Amino acid sequence: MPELPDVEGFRRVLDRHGTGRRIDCVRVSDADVLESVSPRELHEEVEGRTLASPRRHGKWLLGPLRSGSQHRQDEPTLVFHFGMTGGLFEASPEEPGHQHDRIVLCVEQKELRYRDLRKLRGIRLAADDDSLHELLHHLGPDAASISSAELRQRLQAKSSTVKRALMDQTVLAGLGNLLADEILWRARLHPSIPANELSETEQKRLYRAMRTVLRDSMEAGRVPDTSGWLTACRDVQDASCPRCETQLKESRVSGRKALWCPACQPA
DNA sequence: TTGCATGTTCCGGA
DNA sequence: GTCCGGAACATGCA
Repeated sequence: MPELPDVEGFRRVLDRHGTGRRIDCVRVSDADVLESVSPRELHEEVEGRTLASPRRHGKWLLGPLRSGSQHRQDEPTLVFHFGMTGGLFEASPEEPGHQHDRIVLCVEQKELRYRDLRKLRGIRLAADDDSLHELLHHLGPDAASISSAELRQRLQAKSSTVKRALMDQTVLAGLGNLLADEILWRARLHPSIPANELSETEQKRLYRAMRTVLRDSMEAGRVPDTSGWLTACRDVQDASCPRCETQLKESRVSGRKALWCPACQPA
């Protein structure tokens, strides 16, 4: 599930139910999802602190913690990544937990539940602003705020397929397999075109498609699978193109499943 | 039972 | 040394 729009949805959950509130306790039911932090450190560093406004970069969600009202550079930040199956959900303490709730933050009459089925990624704690920067500095600009010129310059530097380049978090952060297919379909570009062989016109089309897809999916808090979206065709057998009704093709591009329209997106 | 899944990272090879 | 594609990771489902 989680690509940029989904993580944006989780950011809103954290903001609505966490910002300005004190974390009374942290429940760790599966320490496997903790990366380079022990349950004990998590208790010591997080409990009693207050959540400041959460931020998002690509698919990473950041929850800065404060002990006073001032921002200090030596305060920790909770760092969430959701892998392929994670999520952050709000619940009241009486609501029964879910089997895959791994970490729960108790905040003033509410619970924020980090749920993850496959445990491919997890939660970290950056000790201060420097280590937060260290953790994220390999990421490219956020896909929702990159400029057209910067995207062009970054794609020019890649000879891999355009699909892989779009999903490469060091090129730009936030796009995953579903969004990449959706954007390429809207831009009428074949997923296997080498990124550095796109013409200027094609790059502009790609950028516009990305803006539209991100705007609409961030609003929904997920990649919509409603009519008119390629995503809706993903699990349909012999699905046809929502635009021209040609039967869609499915293959593997750079190791990942790719769905595209042979008429709209010629090789 | 086998293969596949929306994520990232590591390894071998070009 | 650099860059790319593919495998590996953990787990549940069709």
